[in-house]
Amino acid sequence: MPELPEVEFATQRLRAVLEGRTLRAVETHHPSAARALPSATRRALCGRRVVAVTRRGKIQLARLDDGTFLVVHFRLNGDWEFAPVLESLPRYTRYSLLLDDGMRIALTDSRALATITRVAESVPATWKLGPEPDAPALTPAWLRERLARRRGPIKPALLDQSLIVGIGNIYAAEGCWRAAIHPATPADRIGLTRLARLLEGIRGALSDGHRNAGRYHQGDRRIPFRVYDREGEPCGRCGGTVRRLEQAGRSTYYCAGCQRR
DNA sequence: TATTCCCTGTGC
DNA sequence: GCACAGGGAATA
Repeated sequence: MPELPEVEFATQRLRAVLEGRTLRAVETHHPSAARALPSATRRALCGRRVVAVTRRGKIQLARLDDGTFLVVHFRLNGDWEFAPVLESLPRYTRYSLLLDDGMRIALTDSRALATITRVAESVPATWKLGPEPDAPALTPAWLRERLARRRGPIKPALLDQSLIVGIGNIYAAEGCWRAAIHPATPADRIGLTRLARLLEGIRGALSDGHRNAGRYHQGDRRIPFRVYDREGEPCGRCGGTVRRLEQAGRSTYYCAGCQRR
C-alpha cells in the first residue's frame, strides 16, 4: 500500500534490518524481476556491504560499499517481509536478499510491478526529481513559478515527480480537497494564496498519513481520507457529494460542492 | 500532455 | 466476465 507515508515506514524497517549487513545472495522469483535485475548483476552483489539506507520520494536507496546503489520502487503493491532464511518464502515474493546474519528480506508484490535495480553512484544525484513535500525550499512562490510554465490541470501535475517528489494519487486528491481547489483547475491559474493552501493541504494530509504509520486500516476502522474512494458519499466539510472523474487515466475524487472551478 | 503498457488480484 | 487498483516509463 505504498504512498509516501508507507514508503517512509518501509524505509525505516529496511534500514533496521539491512544497514551494515553484507549480501550473501540476491534472488528473483518472477520473470519481470529477473529483467530488472539480471543474474550477472545479482551475482555481482554478493559480498557487498550495505552502507546506508535512504529514501528519495517513493524510491528507497541502499548504498553499497562499492559506491553503487540498490534502487527499490514498490509501485502499487510492493512491501517488505523480513524472516530468517529457514522460513519458507512468503507468497508473492518477487525478490529476496539473503544476509550474512541469516535473515532474508523479501520484496512481495502480487502484481509484480515493483522493481529493484542497481545503478552507479552518479545516477541518483542526477535524477529529475522535485523537492520533498516537507522541504523548506518548497514555497508557494516556487510552486507558482514552476506551474506558470505548465499546461493542464493541477491534480495530474501534482503526480509529476519532477515537480514535487512523493505525491501519489491519494494525496494529490486529498491536498486539493483540503485547499478547496477543483482538481481540473488549470495549474497556471492558481494564485499564491491558493497555492499556499494547497501546500498546507498536501502537508497536512501527509502528516496525518504519517501518524497512522502508513496503514489504511486500524482494526476495522478505515483511516479517514476525506474524498479518496468516497464517491457518492457526503463531503465532511460542506455536505456536498463526492464525485469521481478520470484524469490522465487515473481516478480523481473531489467534492462537487466546495471544490469549485 | 494524454494514452498504453507493465502485471495480478479483488470485488461487483 | 468486467472494471478497477495507491506508479511510472515509454509512446504518440
